[in-house]
Amino acid sequence: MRIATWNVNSVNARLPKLLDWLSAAEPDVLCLQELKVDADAFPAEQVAELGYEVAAHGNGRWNGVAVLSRVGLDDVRRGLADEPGFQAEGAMFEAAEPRAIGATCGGVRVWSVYVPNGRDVDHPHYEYKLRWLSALRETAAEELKTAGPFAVLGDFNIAPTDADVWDIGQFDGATHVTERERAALTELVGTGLAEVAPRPLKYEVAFTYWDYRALRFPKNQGMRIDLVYGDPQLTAAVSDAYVDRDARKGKGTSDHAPVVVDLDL
DNA sequence: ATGCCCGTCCGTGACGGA
Repeated sequence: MRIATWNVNSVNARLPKLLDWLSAAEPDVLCLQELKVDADAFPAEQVAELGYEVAAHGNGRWNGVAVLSRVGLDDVRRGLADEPGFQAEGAMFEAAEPRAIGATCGGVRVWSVYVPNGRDVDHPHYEYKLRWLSALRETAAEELKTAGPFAVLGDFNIAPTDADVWDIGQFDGATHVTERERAALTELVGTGLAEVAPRPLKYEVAFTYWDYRALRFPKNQGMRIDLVYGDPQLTAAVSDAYVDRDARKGKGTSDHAPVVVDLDL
């Protein structure tokens, strides 16, 4: 079985690239993030022609996650238990955001997640990011009580180590590399998960994101922030894992590349 | 060549992304 995760930065803007990639890579399960579309406006017919069912969780302009599967799609769960929302400046209330969706596909339980960015360590969005990661840990811990295999895949907006950004000197005081964010990843792992380490197809580190600006991709000035965590049953079945950086080449691409995991399942 | 930001919205700039 092949499972994968990809932040597509608008599923409609990326639809031709998405369909091409599905046809070429033939994942059995694909977790998507940053749909930027209402769930009922997801281009389900187009992916259905390639044999995929879809469960989407989205509400318009921002965020949005989905699971695509050609090996069954059951027990869909939209949102985390006690998931926090974000209270924008001047807003009266917290607003829930579509950032997590879980589904069982071909016997594998997957969660597609889009962790809040954090924006700046002094911004309320950073505390929201940490609260959101706590909720993710709680939901993972709850679901791990039942039998695996189990995986959480997505855009974590955290570089696990200093080596996971092109130049740590450029990230002084920035989000994505702070102790508290990394501690949240360690706590997630503490529920009984391990990271599936992807191999780079080129260069030393398997970056998954390169900013559109400043020739970041040709210069390989990237970040490894799209991550896959699995329970022991899943990680024991991993036969290969890599970042498909070719998907970042050329015009009309997402700024993220897919992470692909092959399983003997 | 992998090449100098992109996507969205009652939208013609502002915001978010990281």
